Amino acid sequence: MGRLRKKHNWKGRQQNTHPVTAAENQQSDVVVELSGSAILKGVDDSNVLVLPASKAKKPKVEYSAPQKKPLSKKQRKNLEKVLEQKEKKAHRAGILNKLAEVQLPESELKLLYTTSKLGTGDKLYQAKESVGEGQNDRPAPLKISSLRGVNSRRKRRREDEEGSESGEEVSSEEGTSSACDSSSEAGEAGAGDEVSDGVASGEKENQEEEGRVDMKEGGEKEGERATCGKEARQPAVFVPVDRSPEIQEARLKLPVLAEEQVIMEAVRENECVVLCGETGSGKTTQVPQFLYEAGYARAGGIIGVTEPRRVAAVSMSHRVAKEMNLSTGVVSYQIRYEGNVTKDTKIKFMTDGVLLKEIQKDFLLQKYSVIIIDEAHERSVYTDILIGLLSRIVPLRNKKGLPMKLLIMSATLRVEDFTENKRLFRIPPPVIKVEARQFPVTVHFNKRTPMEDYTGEAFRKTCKIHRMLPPGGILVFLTGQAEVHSTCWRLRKAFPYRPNKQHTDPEIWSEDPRKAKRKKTVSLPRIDLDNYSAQPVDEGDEDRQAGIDDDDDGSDLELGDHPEETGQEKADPSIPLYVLPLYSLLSSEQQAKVFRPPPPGARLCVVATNVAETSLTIPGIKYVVDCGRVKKRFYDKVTGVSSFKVTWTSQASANQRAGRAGRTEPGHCYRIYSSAVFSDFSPFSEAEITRRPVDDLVLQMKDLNIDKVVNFPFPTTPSAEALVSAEQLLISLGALEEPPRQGRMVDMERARLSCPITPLGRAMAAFPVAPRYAKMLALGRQQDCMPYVITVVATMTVREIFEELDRPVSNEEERSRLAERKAGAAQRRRLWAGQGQSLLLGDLMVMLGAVGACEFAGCTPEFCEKNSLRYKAMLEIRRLRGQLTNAVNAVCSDAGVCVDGKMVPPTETQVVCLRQIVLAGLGDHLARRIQAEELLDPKWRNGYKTPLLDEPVFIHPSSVLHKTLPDFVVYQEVMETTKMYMRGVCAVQADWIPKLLPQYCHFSGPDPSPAPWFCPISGTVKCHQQSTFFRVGWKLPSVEMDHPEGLERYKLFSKFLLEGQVCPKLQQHSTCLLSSPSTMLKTWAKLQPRTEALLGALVSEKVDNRDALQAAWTKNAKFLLSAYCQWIPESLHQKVTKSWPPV
DNA sequence: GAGCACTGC
Repeated sequence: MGRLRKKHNWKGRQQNTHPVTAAENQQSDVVVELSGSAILKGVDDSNVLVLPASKAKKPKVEYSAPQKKPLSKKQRKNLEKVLEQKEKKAHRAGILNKLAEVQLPESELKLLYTTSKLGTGDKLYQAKESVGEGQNDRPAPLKISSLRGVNSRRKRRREDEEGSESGEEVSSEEGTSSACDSSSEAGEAGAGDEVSDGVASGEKENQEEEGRVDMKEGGEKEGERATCGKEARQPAVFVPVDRSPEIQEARLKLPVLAEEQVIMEAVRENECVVLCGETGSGKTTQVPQFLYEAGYARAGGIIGVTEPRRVAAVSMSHRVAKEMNLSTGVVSYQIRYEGNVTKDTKIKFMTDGVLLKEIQKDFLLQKYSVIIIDEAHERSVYTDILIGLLSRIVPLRNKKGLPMKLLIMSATLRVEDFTENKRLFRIPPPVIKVEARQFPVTVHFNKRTPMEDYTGEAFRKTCKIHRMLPPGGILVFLTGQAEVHSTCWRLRKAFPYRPNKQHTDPEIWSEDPRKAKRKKTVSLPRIDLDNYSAQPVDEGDEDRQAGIDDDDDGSDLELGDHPEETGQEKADPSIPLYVLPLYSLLSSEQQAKVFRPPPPGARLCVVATNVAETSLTIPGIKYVVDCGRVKKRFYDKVTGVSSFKVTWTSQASANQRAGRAGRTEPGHCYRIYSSAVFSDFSPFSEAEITRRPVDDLVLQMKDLNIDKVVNFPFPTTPSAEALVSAEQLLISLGALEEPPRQGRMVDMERARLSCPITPLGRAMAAFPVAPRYAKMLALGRQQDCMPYVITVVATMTVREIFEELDRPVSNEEERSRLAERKAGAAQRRRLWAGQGQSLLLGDLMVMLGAVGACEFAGCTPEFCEKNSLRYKAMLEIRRLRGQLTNAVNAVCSDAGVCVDGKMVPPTETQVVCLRQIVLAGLGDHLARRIQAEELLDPKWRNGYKTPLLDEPVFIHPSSVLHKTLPDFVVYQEVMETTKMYMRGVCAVQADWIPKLLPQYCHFSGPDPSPAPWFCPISGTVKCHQQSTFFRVGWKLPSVEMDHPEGLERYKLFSKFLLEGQVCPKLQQHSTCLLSSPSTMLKTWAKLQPRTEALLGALVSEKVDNRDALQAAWTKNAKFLLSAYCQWIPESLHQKVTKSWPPV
């Protein structure tokens, strides 16, 4: 122990100054220098009293000005002047406050507030005063109105002085000055057009000297300000908020509060501001409040905040409402399926997708005065698109005299994609940095990096932590469900409460708490690892010596699958460990366990995937074990094949994981890889938009009339291939207009990437699902199929509706239980799939059956459990069905669909119809069974060929069609594991393909036999035609279809006309025709003038079907009469003329 | 004959 202790000491000295949070906080120097009193640094959460000073002393130059030098003489002078003024102001505020005491009694003041709808209560301004003292640039409490003018006047003077020095100041008045911009320019042009214009012009200007453009514009702005600055300058506003003293106190500890002044000034002076602050800075909860207090929600405008996750939107809205002492009708949220927004809502938290949908309805987002994009560093696709759109919307709004602000909030300092992207913001937005309040986390690296058995190493590290280190929860980061479960199992085995039984329920754990507690105090050393203050920087490779890593680096332990063989893992019930798995697909019930305190005496150990990195925060974690890897989905851009691979994580992500150890107290992070490996990690993870297909995004943008998606100001542009294939797919689905097939190559190329949206595309864009599924919804009305199509689409959209039953098991009992469940699940799938047509709908029928059965049983957790369905997935499907039903009814008002809880199974006809609709949506996902003669390799047995892949794909063994092996199938996706497997398979008939997917087929021309014929029902010329499927040239059966357009069709039509098939009234003359009608088709037909006369008349009016003929006669009753007369004897002319047209 | 991280409309 002594040795250990010494080593802890060593480590303490060596390591502790390397809290992860400090790694990127280089700006702390700046803070010191500006604050003028070095003592302030490091006095973080306990120095409430000094906060105002540091706040006031941070001038705007702190923005991402390219270089940061010590203050110049002039600047210092300015600073001193400002400080002096502030001091005076504070003094004056004090006096005024005293004056205030002799003003109206508070009870009366209260009344005044309420009448002016400005807030409530006395507590409020007392509280405000205590904060307000330092915030002297902000107007003092309401009652003293004289200060306002003073403030803004002084402020303006100062700005004018500074303006000449700082380049960024030049544009600073944009936001306010634009208010006096007359809206003369605000034409009626569609908003979307303006965007594409903006995009185009932005691009053009990019090629010019940018600096000059900016300067010039700045100059103009300056001029504008001179002329209309007076109106633009609104008096500063303060909307009071009545916070409870506890809230007020807690708030004061948040670092972001010290920056309120800086932030609000920046917001006032800029259209767009970037705010960087790590977790714990309080920006998400406080910044909306700053804006509210500054009056941004006064004039009916809403402060909108977007979050990348639903839980965050909901919980943040509740928290902010509570902090502000306002109802949820004022501080509200909106997520996909629900919300509590009212007409009184002032602050609205929502998921990013919700705002994107709102832009579709109102491009200018007129009800918002500010949009805050939170967690922009996560770079979710919607966040990226929103930033791109808002970079155009905000200037547009200001131009139209409807001022709007954009705040981008990010946890990391990687914001160059936003600030340095000239296409996005021509004038780089200012960047404000906020310190985070995090406890220090000491990072320990392994000396060696296990390449194979990292789960084993994670396990061993966890064991050591548990054996040797003081109390505190352990969080282990692994990559997937299977790893999580097997590691849980090994840990439980190593530290069981009862050696014979594995339990996870705290109730069982707490059976004998006294015993456990006693054991704990005995077995855990009383060393406080955080008790060292001198902490040199990274010496990662050596820290294995510093304590728990002392015995080895894990390389010589072959743990394999039999952990019980190694002495180290001998079950040790004396120190109980409360082990819990955590991953996204886990039931809510199981997930909730990690938030409850562990049973008394036991240490909490959560083995988690990436959910614990951002989505869920587990309380009480002191130790993090990081395997350094993530499982990521990969898409092949060309073939569309998905696969999951485990890769190294990024530095930012590893730091985020480490940060999870420092939420409640100082913590430790054990990285089971070397610091050298860490330094090889990429600094940040790639933006999601570069890693996935973008067809849905492209459709959304086209719906906003952004035709040239390549020119869209993406923070990070998706690859050209991804954009091309998205456009291609959308054209095939009929959502975009087909580009011209002739013309100059350059023009064609250009047109290919800027196809406008079709009416069908608009309808599809209204459905909040992937375009392929949206197409199915658009077709779903036939045969009363809509409720089924909606359900099928909903199930395909919700991931993983079946429970994963292949997890590792801990004992024989569990193994047999799981095997039983698996068998039961397989049986139910077959049952749900049914027979005949129903079975051919395949996996989609299974999903439909599962949802139907579940809903029929009332969608209870018990039913799901019994049938191995994921309850969460079933709830999501239910809600999605509701949403899609509403969307369908909205698009098509006479559809009249409703959600039927007790949905009866579809009829045979309906199933056929469903399969055809699915084929129409998944046309590019068609596969054909490999024929016997093509079977070159035995490995290809039972394989399928697809147009885009050279290799065969297979029907997954879990599919109900695994043994059926239909000739043609469509699939939801191809996933590569041990083989290329199709998921979500549905059988289709070969003869449907040319009919439903003509865009993918090459037609050979009408078959000679049977000869083309006239269809009396449709009134058109029909024929049989053969075709082949694109790229692969699969021969498709000859099918009946409309005769292809062209001269031949006119000839055939005239033949049928002469025969009396088109107009039965002409039949009576068919026996006395001067030539046979079939003359029309002869190669020598031209020798007879009457053929030419007839054909010429038809062609001139484009008449090759009955409807067109009717239309021509409506226009001109004598149409075709003379041409027809050439075919009959003169004796009949009069009679025919009399009864013309023969309808 | 089997292996899916995480999100949002």
